[in-house]
Amino acid sequence: MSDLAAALEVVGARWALRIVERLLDAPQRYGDVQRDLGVPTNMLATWLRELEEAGVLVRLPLRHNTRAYTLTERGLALREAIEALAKWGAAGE
Amino acid sequence: MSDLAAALEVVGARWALRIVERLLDAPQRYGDVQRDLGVPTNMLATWLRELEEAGVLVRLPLRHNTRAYTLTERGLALREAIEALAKWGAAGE
DNA sequence: CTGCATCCGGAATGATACTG
DNA sequence: CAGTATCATTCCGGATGCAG
Repeated sequence: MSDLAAALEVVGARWALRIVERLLDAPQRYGDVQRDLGVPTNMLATWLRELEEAGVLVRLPLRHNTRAYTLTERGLALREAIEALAKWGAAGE
Repeated sequence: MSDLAAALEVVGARWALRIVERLLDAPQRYGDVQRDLGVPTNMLATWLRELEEAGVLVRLPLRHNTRAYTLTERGLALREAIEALAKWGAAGE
């Protein structure tokens, strides 16, 4: 399998890159991501789990039954790809 | 909509980026892409059309009822994003 | 023989109600 | 707040057919 295909296996689904982008600058809670992104709650739960298993992010417990989703080094390494894609999208207007 | 979401609207489907990657270095014919990529024939037809409408590639008629699919400037501008993603995928082994 | 279109089952995604 | 359960919808992929 090509390197590109390997990457898309992990972050190629509809919401994966958008979730990661949302976490690039700071950890976020579940509800923050859901509201800001407009992602269906079951899809968010599904992909947060997938991305955690892929080592892209980790779930840090806060107080009061809340968690902070934080990118790992591997997740932060997606910044270049995300910014390149966003730049391409911006040029398409 | 964010720039990233705009980009993913065009190249976020399962095969879009792989097709573009295959065309980065040289134009390819339909059958070449299909065999090398292992993409189902109906999906290839669908996404070649979508990508053509999005201005990412053009279809140049060759002789003998074949066509050469060639990236436009806009399509070639995806190289940075594709290489960044491939690099990330390669680092994940 | 290459480049598709169509049909159809299964997988992915989405809306929404409900729970710890 | 942070999810799960359920069901509808939409997308994807393999088989097949057919035209240039």
